[in-house]
Amino acid sequence: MATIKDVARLAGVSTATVSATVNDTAYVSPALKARVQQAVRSLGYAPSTVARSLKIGVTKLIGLIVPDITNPFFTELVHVLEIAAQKQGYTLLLCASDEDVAREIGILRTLQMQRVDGVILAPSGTLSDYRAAGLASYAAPLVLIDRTEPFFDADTVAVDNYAASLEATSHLIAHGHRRLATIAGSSHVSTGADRLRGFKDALGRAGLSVDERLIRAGNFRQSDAYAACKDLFAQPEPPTAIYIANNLMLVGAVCALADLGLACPDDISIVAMDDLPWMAAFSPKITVMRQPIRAMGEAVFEAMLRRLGAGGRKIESNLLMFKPDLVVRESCRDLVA
Amino acid sequence: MATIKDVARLAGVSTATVSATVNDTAYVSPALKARVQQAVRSLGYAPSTVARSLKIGVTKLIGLIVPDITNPFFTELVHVLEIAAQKQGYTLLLCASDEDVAREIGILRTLQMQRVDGVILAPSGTLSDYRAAGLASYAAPLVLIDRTEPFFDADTVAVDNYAASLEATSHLIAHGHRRLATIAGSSHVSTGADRLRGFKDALGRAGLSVDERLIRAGNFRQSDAYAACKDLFAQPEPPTAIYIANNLMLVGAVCALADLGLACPDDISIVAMDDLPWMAAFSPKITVMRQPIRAMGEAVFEAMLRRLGAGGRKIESNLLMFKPDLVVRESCRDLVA
DNA sequence: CCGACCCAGCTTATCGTTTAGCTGATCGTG
DNA sequence: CACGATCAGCTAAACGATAAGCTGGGTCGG
Repeated sequence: MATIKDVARLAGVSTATVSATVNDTAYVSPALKARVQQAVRSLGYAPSTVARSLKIGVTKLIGLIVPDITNPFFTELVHVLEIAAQKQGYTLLLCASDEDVAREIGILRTLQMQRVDGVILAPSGTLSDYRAAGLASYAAPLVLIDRTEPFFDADTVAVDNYAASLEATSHLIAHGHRRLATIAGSSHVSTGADRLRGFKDALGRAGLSVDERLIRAGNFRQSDAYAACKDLFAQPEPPTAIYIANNLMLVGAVCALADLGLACPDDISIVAMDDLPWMAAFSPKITVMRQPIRAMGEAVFEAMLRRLGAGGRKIESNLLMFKPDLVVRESCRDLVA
Repeated sequence: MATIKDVARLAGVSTATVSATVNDTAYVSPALKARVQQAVRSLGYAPSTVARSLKIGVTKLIGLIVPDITNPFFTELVHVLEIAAQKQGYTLLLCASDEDVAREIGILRTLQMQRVDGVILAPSGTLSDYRAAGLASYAAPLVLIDRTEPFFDADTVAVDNYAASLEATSHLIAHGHRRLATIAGSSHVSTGADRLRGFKDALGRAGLSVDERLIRAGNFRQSDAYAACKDLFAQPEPPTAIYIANNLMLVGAVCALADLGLACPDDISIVAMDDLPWMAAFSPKITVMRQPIRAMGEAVFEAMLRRLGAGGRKIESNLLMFKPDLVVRESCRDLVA
């Protein structure tokens, strides 16, 4: 691999001149500039960002930690973040935590060693986990997504899960349903807990009592939701409507209903969290709460840029809450009592 | 940020000793080792991989370029690659080319500057594109995925698209269908071209003529497939079966059929390329050709490790072809003439 | 006509590691 | 007891870039 010295030698100039022409950081006479560019081309020289980073202390790398890229919500988020990063000249280091705090902390350490300029994290642990790992002195700007976990010093971009669940559940109630079930997410992350709370409060507001037998843990997983859904209909008084707390669990539930021979919306009405292209290809098309993922991703990156620009100066920690929209399709029917 | 010097000073040893204990690369007496570790802990020292990489010429970074992470096929692939990389101590630099050769070449340049140890690429260009960009001297080990584009010196891992399409189409023919349509991918990438060729040859083998009006370009995109599908049924003699060349286009086609009021499999039989969790949640469940993505991802990483281990020595270029499986579900019906 | 200033381009210290080579001290042995 | 071998730990030279500061010839004002 050619170095700046090789280029300098070939062009008959000093390395400083090469650096200046390559980075356009100081005036270089047209003649020299041309010679340098010629040398660069003929050697196929590509400056080493690792040497550059060492010297100037900036890597143009941003670490991104998500629990699971396979979850379409995160896929979409990664997608918009990648675009934003590329536009700003940053490259993403993609890491999957697999919902495992220990692994996540290991990744955080690695990213610290890589000297990434910033970290975007969907936390799968609680504050105490991170504190125990001695990550308090972690210097890189941090932006949290999806889950609102009070962190040392970071912005957070999330969706108002409580309000979303409230609205989704109320929609079912407005259709006349009284026996409502939910397939809930993991209760130890904020998204799961908030969505369940919204469901319960919607029931409460409508003067309905919450029946614990109609609340099933799906842990945000397709397989768990499949089992949970079958379970729900094995009881003497099955629900007439279900609120499903994410897209993966929707797939599980729909499979279960098909295997049970139950038709939606005739036998059961459904509202789910998250919208995705293929939700409109289900029959019936599923009514959902759509998260504004693109806007959220852009907000995340803006927050990151703001922190990056602050250059180490203390900055207030913002919490940006986005409101999901109800997208009415065909999966809810009016229940005439 | 604490450096190795700070640690050395605090522990009262030389930097060489710190390096030796941190990397376990030479004997250090227990007493010193303990002192060093104590100093590391109290300073929250994290070695800088950028300095390390500069010195030893290895970054433990692997560049991954895919056209679009949002395409579930690539999502899944990224997922298994990320796991493999993490297990081997590598970190992935994720980049999206958006099917744009110019952008892809820019990314390749960036990765070269980052001095990644290797590159995994789903090429969206042809050999001449890369040659024109002067990437011939690109030194990092290269493994190509999905598309078989003759490249300078690289392994390729792909699925046998021709055989897959042959089998999928033959399956429809075996069900008695004679008017077969296809919604094809982009013909300028090998996957698109090979899949179309397989479709046509299956027709030929069965003694059926190919009707160009039943061949529609979907360009691997949902929206294009939606339009293509509607188009197909606007003709006087619509097909009785469709072979759809990827998952995104399947979603588009299914939406179009629903909007047209056509039922599958009663009005139209379908076989699609790619299997995904939610394909079993469609009604009817879709019959597909399943690509062994996990196995392919693992093969990619193995090939990469082999090249990484070769350390610059020339190595033969392998082409690893995987055979997809037909997964029969409910989207094809027997046509009684 | 001379000193101050300017400016292109060079020299060199520096970033935070690794590692080859060196230095004494310790040890075993003839 | 002396000599070489062994070995823990140190010194210092890279790695490839950047940028502060220097040099020396040219310009300009007084």
